[in-house]
Formats: sequence, structure tokens, C-alpha cells
Amino acid sequence: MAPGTELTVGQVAMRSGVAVSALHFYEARGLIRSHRTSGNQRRYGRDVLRRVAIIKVAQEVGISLAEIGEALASLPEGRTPTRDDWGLLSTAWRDALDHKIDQLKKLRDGLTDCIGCGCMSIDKCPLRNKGDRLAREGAGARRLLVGP
Amino acid sequence: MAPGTELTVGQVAMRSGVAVSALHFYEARGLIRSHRTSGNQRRYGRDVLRRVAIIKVAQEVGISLAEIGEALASLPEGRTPTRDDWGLLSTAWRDALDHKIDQLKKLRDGLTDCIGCGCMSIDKCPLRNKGDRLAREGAGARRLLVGP
DNA sequence: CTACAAGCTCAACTTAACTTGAGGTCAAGC
DNA sequence: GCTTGACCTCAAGTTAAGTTGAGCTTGTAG
Repeated sequence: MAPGTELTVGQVAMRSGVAVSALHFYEARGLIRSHRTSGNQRRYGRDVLRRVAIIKVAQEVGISLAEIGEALASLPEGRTPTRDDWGLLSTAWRDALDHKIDQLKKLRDGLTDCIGCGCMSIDKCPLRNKGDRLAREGAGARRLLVGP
Repeated sequence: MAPGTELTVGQVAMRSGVAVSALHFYEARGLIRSHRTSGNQRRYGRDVLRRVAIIKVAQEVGISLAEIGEALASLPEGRTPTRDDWGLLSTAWRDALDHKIDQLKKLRDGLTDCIGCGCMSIDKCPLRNKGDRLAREGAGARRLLVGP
């Protein structure tokens, strides 16, 4: 296949390290897009690799598909995101990430402190209280942890 | 209630911020323990609050109930965990946290880089490559956890 | 031109971590 | 002694993020 050619699901799967079924799934969820050949087979533009990469990385970090979907929705459909598109997305995410990193650090430091503190009082334990705050934030109806 | 008294599920729920049903659930999973009154109602020792706190915090960090259960199993049954018990747990978990923070930073930096880099080349994109690496790592049957 | 690998759809199953509900029991206040 | 609210059990439902399988179509290599 000449470079620049469109990709089949299988190719995307191989290159992205994501299962074909997962790609179908992402498409059903609107996270990626494809068009079809005359024979009804999916064909993807190269931007899909970028999108999938983003999805995976974000998931590693515990961002839900729903959230990822919202972020990706801000990218223009069908064309490879431009520098500016990227800028918007990544700036927004970076802020969220910064926040999250910060919280995790606090949590970590809390843990470290708790090694020494004895923490007999649940109510005063900084760790516990942090946990509460995070729990409240991160949890819609439910939280699934692939992550955070 | 005099201090030192045993707690009912409702009380534990209120004090720990966890639903009664979740407490039942944890008990079924062996993460916490109770004994019963003559009328078959659960009564918890005070150590349960600490355990629940641990469970919640660990979850924040992305540790599964199964793993938490294993860790808690190493704590002596029935008594409030000591400082040393805590030390072991929190050291291990802090590593998981560090890992997670690290991943978040990578994602953030990847995003940041991508603002400027234009990243038209998927193959060279740092984000992409990170994604690949992660994909390979977690690829087994399915990954659910943060793995250290 | 015919295998057979890849694709397609759709429904059902999976796991984690709970929640909800039905149907029945216990205990404390009036 | 009765009513009300907290408990109990057990089964079934829920959400996320996919996977698996059946049954059928495409496309490509020999």
C-alpha cells in the first residue's frame, strides 16, 4: 500500500494496537469515523491513528470514553486536525490534567504522611478527606477504574 | 454512643461516606468483617472505619478491590491496623501513585508538544509512540488496572 | 475461479463495583 | 402492643468498555 492510502480496520488495529472490535466500538460511540467502500467495508483516513492514540493515552490516565469523546468532538470531522484544532483540545485537556496530577500528588503525599501519622482519627485524616473530595468529583453515577 | 462501642452498618455508612449496600458488598468480598447480634444484625469494630478509608483511598488511586482485598488480607484480622501495617500498604501504593502521576505528566507533555509540533506525522508523534508503548504493555487479554 | 482470510452486523456475554427492589425481621418510641 | 425505621437476604439491574460468536459478504492470492 502506498503511503497516504486509506486504512482498513485490520490495518488500523495492527498499527494502533487496538482490537478490531474496539475500533467498531469506538466508531459506534462516535469517537472515530470511517467511510465505506462499495462493498461496505470501513476505510479510515490517517487521522484515525492520531485519534486512537489519543484515546488510548487518555484511557491510561483514567479518562472515560465519554470524556474523550467530548474532547474529540471538538476536532473537525473528517480532516486531520490542524495545529489550531490541536491547540484547543490539548490546552483544555492539559488544564484538566494539571489539576488531576495535582490531586494525585496530594494523595501521594497524604499517603506518605500517613505512614508516620498513625491517623487514628478517620475524621481528621488528610488522606481520607482527600479521598472524599476526589470521589465526589470523579464519580458520576459510577466510576470505573481503568484508571484514576 | 460511648467511644469504643461497636457500630451498626448505618453508622459505618454515615461515618465512612460509603453506602450500606457497598458495605455489604465489601463484606461479601471479604474486605471487611463483622459479627452478628442475636438478631442477626451486623456489628463492626472500629477498625472497619480505617479499612474502609483505605479501600476508598486505594480506589482513588486505581487499585482494584481484588488487589485491595489482598493487601488488607495481610492486615491482622479484627484489630485496628498499626502504623507498621499502614507503612507497608502505603509504600506499595505510593509506587502505583507515582506511576500514575508519571503517566499523566507524559500525557500532558505529549499534548503540549503536539500543540507546537503540528504532528502531521503519526509515526514520529511522541504522543503516538507513547500510545503504542502503552498499548503493548497492557495488551494481554484485557487490562483493567493500573499496573505498577 | 475458487479458497480462505478479512470484513460486516447484531446480539449476547463479561467484569468490576455497586445499586435497586422485593419480601421479611428487629428494635425503639409512644 | 403497635408502628416506624433500620436491618437482613437474595436476585436482578446498571454502567463502562469491550469481547465473542453466529451467520453472511468481500476481496485477493494462487
